[in-house]
Amino acid sequence: MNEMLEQKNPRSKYRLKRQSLPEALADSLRERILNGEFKEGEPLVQEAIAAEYECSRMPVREAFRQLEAAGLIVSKIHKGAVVTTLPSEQIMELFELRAMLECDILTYALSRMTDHHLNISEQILEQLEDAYHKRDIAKVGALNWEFHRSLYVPADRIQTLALIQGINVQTDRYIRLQLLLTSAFEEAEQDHRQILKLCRSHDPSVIEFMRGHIIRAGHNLLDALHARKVSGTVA
Amino acid sequence: MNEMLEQKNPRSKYRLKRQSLPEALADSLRERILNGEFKEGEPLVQEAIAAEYECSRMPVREAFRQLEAAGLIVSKIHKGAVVTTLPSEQIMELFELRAMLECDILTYALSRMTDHHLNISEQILEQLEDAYHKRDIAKVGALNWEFHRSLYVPADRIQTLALIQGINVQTDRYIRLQLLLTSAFEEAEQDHRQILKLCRSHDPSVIEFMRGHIIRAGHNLLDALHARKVSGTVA
DNA sequence: AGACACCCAACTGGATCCAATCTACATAAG
DNA sequence: CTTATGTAGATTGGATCCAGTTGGGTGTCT
Repeated sequence: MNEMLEQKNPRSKYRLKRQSLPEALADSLRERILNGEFKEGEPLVQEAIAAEYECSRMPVREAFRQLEAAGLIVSKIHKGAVVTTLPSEQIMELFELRAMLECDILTYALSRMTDHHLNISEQILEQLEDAYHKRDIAKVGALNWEFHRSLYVPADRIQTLALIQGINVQTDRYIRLQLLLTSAFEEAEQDHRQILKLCRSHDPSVIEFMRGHIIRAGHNLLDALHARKVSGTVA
Repeated sequence: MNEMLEQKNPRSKYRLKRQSLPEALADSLRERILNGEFKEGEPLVQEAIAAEYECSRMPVREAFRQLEAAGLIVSKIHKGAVVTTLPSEQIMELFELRAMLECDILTYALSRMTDHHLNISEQILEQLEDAYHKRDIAKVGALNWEFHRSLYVPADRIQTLALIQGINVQTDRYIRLQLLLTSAFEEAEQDHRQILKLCRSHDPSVIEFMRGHIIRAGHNLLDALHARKVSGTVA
């Protein structure tokens, strides 16, 4: 559920990250799946991964358990692990869940946002725009979530945030895919600026704007996926 | 995220459950944590668990990863795993999340419920009442979730259901604890009958009733926990 | 007596080894 | 020619073994 919360408490500076090999592996593999290096349905072979990272199969196996719990892979006994494939209805369902949960947490956050919070968000947004113009897909995916997250932190709703993060990991895969396929993210960029502006004035209308932002992103994505499917069966 | 969805598709009869040792271990350990056999903050020693189940430490370690992902334990490197402790605000947050998500999915489910679905729910409810009168805490916990789940299945919202299940696993711990401490579950029993009745007539007012049911459960639980704390520091 | 260094027991992390199972290909029978 | 069967290689599941870390206890020095 709420794994991958490294850096959960940046309250204390000077915090070293001491993670075990399985955790580090899970992080790396998750990133690679999100980036599309491992495609939907592709099998993940323990030995191959172990060889790549120059370790034994055991930490790989533990990492697989984490990824499976995060919903990124499914593994069948004695048959190995494959990258999860989601039907489009379930992808849309994920976006609808995000819309509901993120609007809820944003409601809590809105009244508690300080200038400090907002400045951090603005900073992330600038990095996001920069990454987008440089077409650095992986960075855009990561920073997109970072921006959303930064808006929700003031709510101080730890469980909700963990849940949302889990869903975002899954949608990230498709968002990054969409970035490769379309230019619909232009629209999202403008949305982000508008969201930040509304947050600055603590305008409650940002809630519904956020809902539209997420739902539209879902629809755009499904359109792109559908277009790819009919335009040719090429992978 | 959406782990533990065994039996997801009973479409084909004669389906044997073939789970690996780590999965079986995770199921068993989860149940023991939920039942309070392992208390909050209690350390789980790999070797001890392995000895209990007469297996090596390796499957135990993989099971731990699953439980950690489900939020039931936290493990620090070289220091082992302990059962998660949640502050009361986060417990309430979990109930609020349940209220939001379960009301949402119930909205989808309500119009799609057939007599068949409702009869199954009624059957489960009877078993639940039976277990409650026999004071079989573990069974009450499990069947309580089964009843809720049975109401949501018609919605055909797989991701939402998986998310809700994950949260319910966590709240189950405290619900079972509450069953030991108070008799507030009487109230919940009547709620369940009322919910089923409203579902039978496809009355949309069941949505808000469900919200109240869950939120009240959360408040009752927190009261019970608080009462225990002030009445004495006894474990 | 208190503080510091060192050592040892307990435990976790990771590697290697062996067993169980699946897949694919080859072979044989209908 | 198609279908069933058997066998070999590949791959996963689980056990055992070794190394590294942690925390507590003891002994010594101040």
